[in-house]
Amino acid sequence: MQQKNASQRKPPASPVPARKAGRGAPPADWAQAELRPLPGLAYGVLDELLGYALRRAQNALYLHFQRSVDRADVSPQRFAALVLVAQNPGLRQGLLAEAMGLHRSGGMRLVDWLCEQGWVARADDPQDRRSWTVHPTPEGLALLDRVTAQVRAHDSALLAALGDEGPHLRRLLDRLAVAATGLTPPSSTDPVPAPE
Amino acid sequence: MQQKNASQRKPPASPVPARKAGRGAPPADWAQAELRPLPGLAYGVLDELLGYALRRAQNALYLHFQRSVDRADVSPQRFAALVLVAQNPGLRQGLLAEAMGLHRSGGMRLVDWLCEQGWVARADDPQDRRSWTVHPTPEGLALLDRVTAQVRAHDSALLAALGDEGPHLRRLLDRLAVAATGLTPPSSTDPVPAPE
DNA sequence: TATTGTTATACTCTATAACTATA
DNA sequence: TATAGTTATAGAGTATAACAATA
Repeated sequence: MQQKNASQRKPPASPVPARKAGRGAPPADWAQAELRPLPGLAYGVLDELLGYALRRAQNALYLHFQRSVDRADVSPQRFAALVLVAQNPGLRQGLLAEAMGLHRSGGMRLVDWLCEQGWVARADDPQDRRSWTVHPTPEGLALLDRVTAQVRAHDSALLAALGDEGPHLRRLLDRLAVAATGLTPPSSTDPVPAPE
Repeated sequence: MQQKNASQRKPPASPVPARKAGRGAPPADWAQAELRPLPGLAYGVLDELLGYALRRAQNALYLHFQRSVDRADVSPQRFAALVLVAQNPGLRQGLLAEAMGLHRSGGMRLVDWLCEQGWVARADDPQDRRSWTVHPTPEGLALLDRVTAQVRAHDSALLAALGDEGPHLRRLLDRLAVAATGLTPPSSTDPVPAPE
């Protein structure tokens, strides 16, 4: 069995300069995870599946979001968290995590990060001394205003590209989410092994 | 500034049993990253954004996919890779990576994993001795048949839940992906700092 | 006893950089 | 010099497990 270059390799002598992975200037090597259908390839079932179309769309939308927001470290998730805090000042940290589909520990890191940015602050929960409540700061609200404008522009540009069918799309997506959440997994060809 | 439990903590004496994070049985602590809208919360802009609806739908679909396929380690991505190899036997490893929006190195790990499962095999590229070509094995094709049936069932159950508007959705998603990929980032309220 | 937040840890995914062989 | 694959490593994201304080 022939192996390409696994003949002999040297350990990387120097312990690697540890370049910051920041978004300063793309190293020209790698062109942004595009996931667009390649012309010469056959995609088989993938072209029929709702799930794959959804994945493509989400990928493209994510990249577009990144390009639209001028703070590279504000991901869609962080943006959503900030919106939720601003809209529901004083919500418990755990509730925020739940709303975002995160484990408690992940929610904590998220709130930690927002606190470090100075965009939210924790305060005691008068009703439960175990809990924190989370509040937006003026800086956080200011930033949210700015980013929201950028996100809105991003979103409505896409909506415009869809013409008059655009509004349908959001409702269809909502219905799809409800269906996928509520539906029992379809018993496909072979029945599940056993209740175990 | 009061801090909840950060008074004094003990280092975890025992170096943690290192339990395998496998999917054997859910520990009953954590209920599957649901991301469904919570009743008491205000979602603000999020409810208007196409991007957030897309995220919700994708999250729900991902969970539904997991429940529908009886091999827990076959993710949507791995499934897609297997389809591409089966549909395009002999494609270069790097082309596969590109099609999946991955860096070369990531593509290699993906192919490594598929090889370990015995589902694909690498062979020399007669036209370029630097390259591998990737081919499906009989076992891979058999597995793909089975999983494809499950995925199709999963997908068409969702499609059915959307009624006659279902077919529209896939086309809208495709158009959305094209729009998001091709569109220049909208110049929002404040002009970008500078060409730098 | 159950729950909230916390912490340390580990796992997954994927990018980066350096390297080899080949073009 | 540029490209394909490989490797080691680093980083982001998030889950697990154990713990303290509180309910």
